[in-house]
Amino acid sequence: MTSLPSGRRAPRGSLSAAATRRVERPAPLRQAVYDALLELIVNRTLAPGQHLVEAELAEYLGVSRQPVREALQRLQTDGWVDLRPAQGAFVHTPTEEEADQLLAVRSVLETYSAKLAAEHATAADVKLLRKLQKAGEEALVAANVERLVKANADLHAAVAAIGRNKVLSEMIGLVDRRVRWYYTPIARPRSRDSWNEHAELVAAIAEGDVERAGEVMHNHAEQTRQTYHDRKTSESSTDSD
Amino acid sequence: MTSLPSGRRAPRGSLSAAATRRVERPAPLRQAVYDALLELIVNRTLAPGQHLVEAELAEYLGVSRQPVREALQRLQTDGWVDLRPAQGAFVHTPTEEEADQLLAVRSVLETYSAKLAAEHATAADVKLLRKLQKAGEEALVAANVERLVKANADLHAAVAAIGRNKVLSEMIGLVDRRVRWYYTPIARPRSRDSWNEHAELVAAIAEGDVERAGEVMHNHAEQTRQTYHDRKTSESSTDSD
DNA sequence: CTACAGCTTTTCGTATGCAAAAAGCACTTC
DNA sequence: GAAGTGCTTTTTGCATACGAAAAGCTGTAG
Repeated sequence: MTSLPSGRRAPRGSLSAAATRRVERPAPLRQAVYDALLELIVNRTLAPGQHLVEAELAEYLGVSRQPVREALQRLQTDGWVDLRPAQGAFVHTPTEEEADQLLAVRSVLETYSAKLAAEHATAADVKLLRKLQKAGEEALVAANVERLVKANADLHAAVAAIGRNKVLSEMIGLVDRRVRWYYTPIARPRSRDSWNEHAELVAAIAEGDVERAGEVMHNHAEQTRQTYHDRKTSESSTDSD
Repeated sequence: MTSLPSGRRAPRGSLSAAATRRVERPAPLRQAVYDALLELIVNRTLAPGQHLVEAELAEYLGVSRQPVREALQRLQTDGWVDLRPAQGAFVHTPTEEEADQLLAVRSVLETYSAKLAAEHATAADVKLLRKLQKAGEEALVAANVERLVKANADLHAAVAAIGRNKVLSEMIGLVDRRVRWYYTPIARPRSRDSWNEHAELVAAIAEGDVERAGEVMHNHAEQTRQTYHDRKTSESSTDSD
């Protein structure tokens, strides 16, 4: 019994539905390329404005131009690169204006997401949120920026998932990743306040208080937005590593 | 290769007309393919669930498989087709649940869009809105469904543009097109009410009444959503052409 | 010394070719 | 007669090849 934990056992009888998902994937190469390039962009290896030559990327990643092309086009539709008509791909350069617009849209979407979460949250959902909240506060204590960023993303994603609106979740995912790209460099100073607000949000969702959850999330997002603007004025003064 | 007009016209005559700002488009073929396929999907030539074979589409459109591939992938990211790993592209089948989720998201985005519009609208903007409103009501009188749908799209797009948030406009564009795809068959019966609400919206924006504009747009979107649900219950009873 | 013109080089856009995986079908077997 | 198995066909996924357009450079003329 223990010798076949998840193997394919179908002598006769019922085949579990989970088995269909356990089948190995053929590993879509363009997806791997997409992930690789996105990682390179997010961690600034590929600088904004940089010209991305298909052949170079292909050689660097050890694949042909085709998967690279397809990945670049998807990166364009997701707003990570600009694909100029007959000139190639350039890493998107985020402007202050665009960042603010993204933060504004994120605020609206997240607020609605929080309301939905408060409306639909089950006991299990709340338990998950508390767990994520705890993970975030631990990362806060440990002053681990990477874990902090991930915990933040996980919590927001969980809230979106609880709302039971897949379209909304997908959109929030896209917007959040870009926002985080702009915002990561300054995420640290606001961490403490941010996680206090998260706690308040979780509490509101747990109580099923729709209006309060929306309000808390709105304030949370607007605070983030405000912090981003403040950075602009103080970016020349504060310079700690 | 069939006799398909490839759209490349001979450069002749004066250079003053088109040379104003954009010389001429280098004709990105994948974009043309994208538009063509999207049109075929929207007008139901390609039915939901249908398997799209790259080679067939390529021959039908008179191009190779490459641009078709790229167009299909972009269609996937925009939610029009489902691209199964090693199986090909299938026209996306909209479920009731997904349609409702899209309508919900649209409601949120459009409401915010209306608020922004009321905040930023200039005299020229209001003039444009009134012009679009008039075009819509004329189409309403003429009972021209096609013009009506276009007028509706134009008005909403104009409101979004006035808000001066490009990220938001782009998102609304995506969502609206898909919503319209689901909603078009039942757009007619609600037209009159819809345009009355539009008039109210334009008035609120003209006055710069942010809260009222948001409220009107919210009600407008929710009415649409409600109508969509009502259709489900009455789709078997009412059947007038 | 500067500006324009023509050429060269680079890079994208498209087409074609080939291998692998999945689906469909027919055959065999119980 | 039904189910399982192996093969064939179809279709995707990736790689490569070729043509075209744009950018950069060099040389020349003013």
